[in-house]
Amino acid sequence: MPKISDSTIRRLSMYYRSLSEFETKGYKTISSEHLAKTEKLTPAQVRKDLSFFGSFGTRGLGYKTRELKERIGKILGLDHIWNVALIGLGNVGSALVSYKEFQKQGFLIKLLFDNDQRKINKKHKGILVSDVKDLVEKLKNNKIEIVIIAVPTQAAQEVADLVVSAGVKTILNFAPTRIKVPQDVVVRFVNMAMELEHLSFCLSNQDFSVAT
Amino acid sequence: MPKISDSTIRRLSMYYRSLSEFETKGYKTISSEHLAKTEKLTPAQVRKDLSFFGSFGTRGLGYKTRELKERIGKILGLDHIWNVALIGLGNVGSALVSYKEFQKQGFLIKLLFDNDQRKINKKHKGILVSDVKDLVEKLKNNKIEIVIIAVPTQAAQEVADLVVSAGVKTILNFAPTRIKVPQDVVVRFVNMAMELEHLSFCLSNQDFSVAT
DNA sequence: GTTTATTTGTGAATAATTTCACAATCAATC
DNA sequence: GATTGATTGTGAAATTATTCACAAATAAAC
Ligand SMILES: NC(=O)c1ccc[n+]([C@@H]2O[C@H](COP(=O)([O-])OP(=O)(O)OC[C@H]3O[C@@H](n4cnc5c(N)ncnc54)[C@H](O)[C@@H]3O)[C@@H](O)[C@H]2O)c1
Ligand SMILES: NC(=O)c1ccc[n+]([C@@H]2O[C@H](COP(=O)([O-])OP(=O)(O)OC[C@H]3O[C@@H](n4cnc5c(N)ncnc54)[C@H](O)[C@@H]3O)[C@@H](O)[C@H]2O)c1
Repeated sequence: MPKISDSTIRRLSMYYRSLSEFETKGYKTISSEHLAKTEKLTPAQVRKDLSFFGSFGTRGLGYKTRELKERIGKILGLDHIWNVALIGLGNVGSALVSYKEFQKQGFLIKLLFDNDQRKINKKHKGILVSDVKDLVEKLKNNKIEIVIIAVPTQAAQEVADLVVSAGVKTILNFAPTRIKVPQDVVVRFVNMAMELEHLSFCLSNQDFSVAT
Repeated sequence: MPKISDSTIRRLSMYYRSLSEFETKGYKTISSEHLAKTEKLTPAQVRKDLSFFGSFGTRGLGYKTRELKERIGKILGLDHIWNVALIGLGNVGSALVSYKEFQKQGFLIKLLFDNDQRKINKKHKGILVSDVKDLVEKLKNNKIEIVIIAVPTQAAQEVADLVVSAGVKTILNFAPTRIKVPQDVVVRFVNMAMELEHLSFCLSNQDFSVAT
């Protein structure tokens, strides 16, 4: 079985987003060249990425926009509803709960957890906030598949341990620390400081030609 | 002049964060092996990354924790204060302004902009919110070097165009769209949907062995 | 229905990145 | 101050990712 690289998965997300835009704009078909240009890639890259999963195009014509979008959506698992829980209803957590787009994409935030008594048992955007001490039980009972961790850095590892013990296999971590998990658990992280540091690197090292 | 890859810059950020932790824990020195293990890399990778910028270690001993941290900090431009402006004081924008860590790292949010009259001319966390129509002028006058865009997707490009016209060379974009900028402007983006999609890909394609 | 113009899908070639492997170097020990 | 043990720094090798280049396939034109 082929190994799909991180970069390819990342690009599939980009194609998906571009295709959504093209669909909205009324493009019925799109070529690898056109798709490549909007994402600053080469047409060969686009075709190679897609070729790992099958052949979706028509020679001489390109790809049918809607169809390719749906195919990629399927590859990315966006043809599902995923049950998501969010832990840590602070600044970041609240922003995420308010964000409607995730739900539209099939990421359904079903459970919220915090350890602050002032937040527990109150509703937040229509969802009851649970005590983090009931975490494992509720993750299991609600068949949660993805957990978003948005607690302070020091609490991230202990929370992650609970999440893992509940059998959850995928975690999105906003705390700027690498959490340790077993091999079969996938952790992705969003690290905004890292992106800012990338920018300050570029500002500080204009003599190095930085790849973009 | 050597070209430094995105991956190397990303890892430098990771090393920096690890080194800060090791410093706090009281480690005076650290080997490439130890540093590699905490970030799930190889020692050779760590040494190669550093070698682009000089030789900072002592053979037989390793690296002095504090010294290496400061060296990497310097490479990343964290020995500066950077003047930052944030546009779009919604859910994401507010979370970012509240976050003290950025300032500690030298990213100083000096200006806030919005186009909502209810937010303009009010203070938010001690910073006056300006009207986005004064954007270009104020970015110039305050020598802003980094702009964070946290406006709705449809507004991202027009805002970016203003930012570019003010001469700002680095942008951190939270809107899930690729904004077009001249060659000499660096845009990094934080795309949370992309990370969620990566997770749902992993859940949907456990037959592909995904690189982590 | 034949020709022409496109554009895909993919093996081969190239480029980039990572890992290997080891000489060079230094700290610590005796 | 020689010896031992550890760890760096770095060319070379191996691996991985990207791009090239072209046959195959199809739509559109005539
Ligand atoms: N705010 C930002 O812009 C920003 C930027 C980058 C990274 N981050 C990171 O994101 C994470 C969240 O940041 P934030 O600004 O929302 O913090 P916050 O303090 O506003 O919110 C954290 C929330 O987690 C809850 N919490 C604390 N310990 C808990 C536990 N053990 N179990 C359950 N809930 C717990 C708190 O009650 C609070 O509601 C942090 O790790 C932070 O470093 C935030
Ligand atoms: N909230 C999230 O969790 C989340 C997650 C992923 C991505 N995003 C993206 O981040 C961006 C911000 O999201 P949000 O949830 O904070 O949105 P929001 O609607 O809460 O905030 C947007 C802010 O931008 C202001 N604004 C609108 N047009 C403007 C303009 N032309 N100039 C200046 N200000 C303007 C609005 O007044 C508002 O204050 C969006 O692009 C969104 O897609 C948000």
